[in-house]
Amino acid sequence: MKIASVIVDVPAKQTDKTFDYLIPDKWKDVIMPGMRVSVPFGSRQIQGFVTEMKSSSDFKKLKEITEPMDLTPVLTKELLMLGDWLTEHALCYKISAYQAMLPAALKAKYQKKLRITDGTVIGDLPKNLQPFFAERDFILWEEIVKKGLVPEFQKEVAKGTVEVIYEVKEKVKKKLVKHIYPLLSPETLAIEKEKLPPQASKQKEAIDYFIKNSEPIELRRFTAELGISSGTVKGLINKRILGEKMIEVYRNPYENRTFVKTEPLPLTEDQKKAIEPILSSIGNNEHEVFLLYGVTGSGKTEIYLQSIQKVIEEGKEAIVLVPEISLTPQMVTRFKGRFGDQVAVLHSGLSQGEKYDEWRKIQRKEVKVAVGARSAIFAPFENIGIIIIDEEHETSYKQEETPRYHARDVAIQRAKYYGCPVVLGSATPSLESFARAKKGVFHLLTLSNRMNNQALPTVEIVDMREELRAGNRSMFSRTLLEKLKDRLEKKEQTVLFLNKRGHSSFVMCRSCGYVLNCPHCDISLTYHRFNEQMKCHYCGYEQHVPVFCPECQSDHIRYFGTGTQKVEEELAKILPEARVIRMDVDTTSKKGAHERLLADFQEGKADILLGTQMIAKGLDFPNITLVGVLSADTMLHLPDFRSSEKTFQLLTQVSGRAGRHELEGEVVIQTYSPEHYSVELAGEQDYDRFYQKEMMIRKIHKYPPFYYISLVTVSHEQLMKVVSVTEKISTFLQSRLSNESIVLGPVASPIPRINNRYRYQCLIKYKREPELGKALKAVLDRYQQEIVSDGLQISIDLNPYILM
DNA sequence: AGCACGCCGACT
DNA sequence: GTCGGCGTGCTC
Repeated sequence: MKIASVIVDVPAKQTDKTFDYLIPDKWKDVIMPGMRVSVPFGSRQIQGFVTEMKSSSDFKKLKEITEPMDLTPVLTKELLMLGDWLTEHALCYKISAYQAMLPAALKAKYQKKLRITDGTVIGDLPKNLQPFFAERDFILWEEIVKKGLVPEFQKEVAKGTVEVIYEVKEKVKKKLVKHIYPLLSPETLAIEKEKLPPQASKQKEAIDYFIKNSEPIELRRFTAELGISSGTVKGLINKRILGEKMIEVYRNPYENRTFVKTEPLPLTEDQKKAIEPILSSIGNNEHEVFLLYGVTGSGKTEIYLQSIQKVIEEGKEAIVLVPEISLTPQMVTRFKGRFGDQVAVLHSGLSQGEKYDEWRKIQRKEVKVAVGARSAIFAPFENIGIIIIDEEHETSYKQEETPRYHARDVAIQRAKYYGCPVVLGSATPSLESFARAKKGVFHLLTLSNRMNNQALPTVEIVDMREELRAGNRSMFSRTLLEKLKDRLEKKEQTVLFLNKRGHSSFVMCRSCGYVLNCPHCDISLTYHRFNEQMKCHYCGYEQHVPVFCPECQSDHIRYFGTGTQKVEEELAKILPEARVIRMDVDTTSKKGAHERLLADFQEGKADILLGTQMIAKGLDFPNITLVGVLSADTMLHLPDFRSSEKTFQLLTQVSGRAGRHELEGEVVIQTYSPEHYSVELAGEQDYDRFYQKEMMIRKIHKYPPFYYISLVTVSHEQLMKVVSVTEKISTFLQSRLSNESIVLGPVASPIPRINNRYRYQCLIKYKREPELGKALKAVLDRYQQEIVSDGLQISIDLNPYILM
């Protein structure tokens, strides 16, 4: 076994295979599959992943591995296999799959340098180049590019006086912190202490500490806790009583937080019934996918916690996925509170180094639970006992860049390997999952009551067209305003939710709420400012922006969009006494701002929390008794077949923020489409009827979950090129696929031009198409040359969530 | 992705 | 005649 197969860090078609390398004797017992290695590749030095060990190779003249980059493999055997699976299911390169599974800190950083060759002295170089090596041995390649000296240095390289060096470097270093520790035994320390002069009281205190504790301690913590200076410590180090050394520490993003330990809560009858199958699946090492369908406030989290408890008791590990946006302290607190130091948290708010450290805690099995957003699904545990996906309907579980994977699919794949359950939790499951549960593919568990049997909040839907007719042009309906005033008086809190997505991309009549739809697709037309046209992004239908509403002839045609700032200003006008906290991308961009604002609101420092998507979920404050949705339908008319589903989910989630504790909750939903089933049924909080209705529509229009969809997007600088290539691809796919499948296109992308590149797409709807993967690969092969040399781009998304 | 190798135009 | 443009093809 002196040969290693390596996947090199070059994301390209031609290099998407293993390359064999000899393992030098000195690394013979060190190098293992799953490790990163530094290898020579062509004239460069690059990073690679060892996938396999073998004793012979078909390739004759093998190069040697330069050095390993890890002490232990960063990819387990299972993750290496998962990489293969990911490659197939997301049509990506192996290297991209591996990199997606690891923290960004492990991605290689390359440096190209120039060095004087051994035996050459500075005097041998041309005069103008000499200063570069006067004070150092190396000069960075970029530096000579900047100075335009490349040709001159190339001559030197040819002469052999200077050589090019390629270095593979680590991106993030492990954090080392100075620690001090006793050099002597406690007894000897006591003797040394007596020898000190009486006025050296601080030194004596320091020694006292080490008589009691012999473990190394961080210098900074030591001086702070004992209230002594580093000078005092230095003195003891000079006397050879204490020693100092650098010890690796984890960056701790929750350093200044304490978590109150919580105990398992008694479960309700509902909860007991729901958790029982999960626990038995854990106990029997059975892979099963559970869909935990529980209304907002029904206590899903406690079920997660107690399932994890069981997993830990069995000596196994748990992965919990939560949507990025709800990784609020609330969620972290609940997990840390129950499992303390056994939890690693991975989310985008952490620095690269912090993420790396949390990841390493998992890798070293120092924790038992990984809580995080999408990418935490790749947590390098090796004995997984459960995978939980909270708010499983959230679209953020689908990665929108290569590798375009869905965390739910990865979870199921991993759980199959470990023979463990997957729990998908939601108050508003995705149609895909609910349909699977109904078919019996997933095991449906239902929590139909809120804990302590609190009532769901009462919901009132306000027709904003009526408001307009009544002469109210403000963005607050009379009902909402009245209730807002009422809460202010009662000193209860309100959450105002503004749905900002879908900014002015659709056109609506303010008098009757009519929205222009495509006659062929039942999907709203998108407004194109540059030519004043309304366009359908699915079939290509186009028409001019109407001057009068086709329905009621009114000329109140408006483009839609209202910002949080505008709402805040208006609030200040009509309710000047109200204290408002605004939460949107602007106010939460700073690190920790999100948590700060929420904490302020919780502490009652404001009456109204005004925000976008980010406040829709996870909020669980007892004093919130009113939730207002300013415009329920902004998302409804996006050119997306899931827009009804998303609207329903969002409205239901937001409504669930009200009255979760003793006080009863009320919800006001303002809309221009009160009769739309997703608004109406969200108001009634009737998921089941929504499901029925939406499934019917999906069936008619041949969308998921009745059909699978895949999207091919072609882009190029020249419009003609894009159209003709997309045309050919469409025709080709049509010919390769069964008659049951539908190929739509070529059609311009919803965003028809990005960065001066035209974009066209082709949408494939199919039920069963085992050859689709092959056909799509054939497409990529066919256009390979043009992709490499002509700047053509073809992106393929199997099961896209954003059709743009 | 880089980079080397290789084959045609404008310079000393 | 050479220097250098970037088109092609390879990297264990």
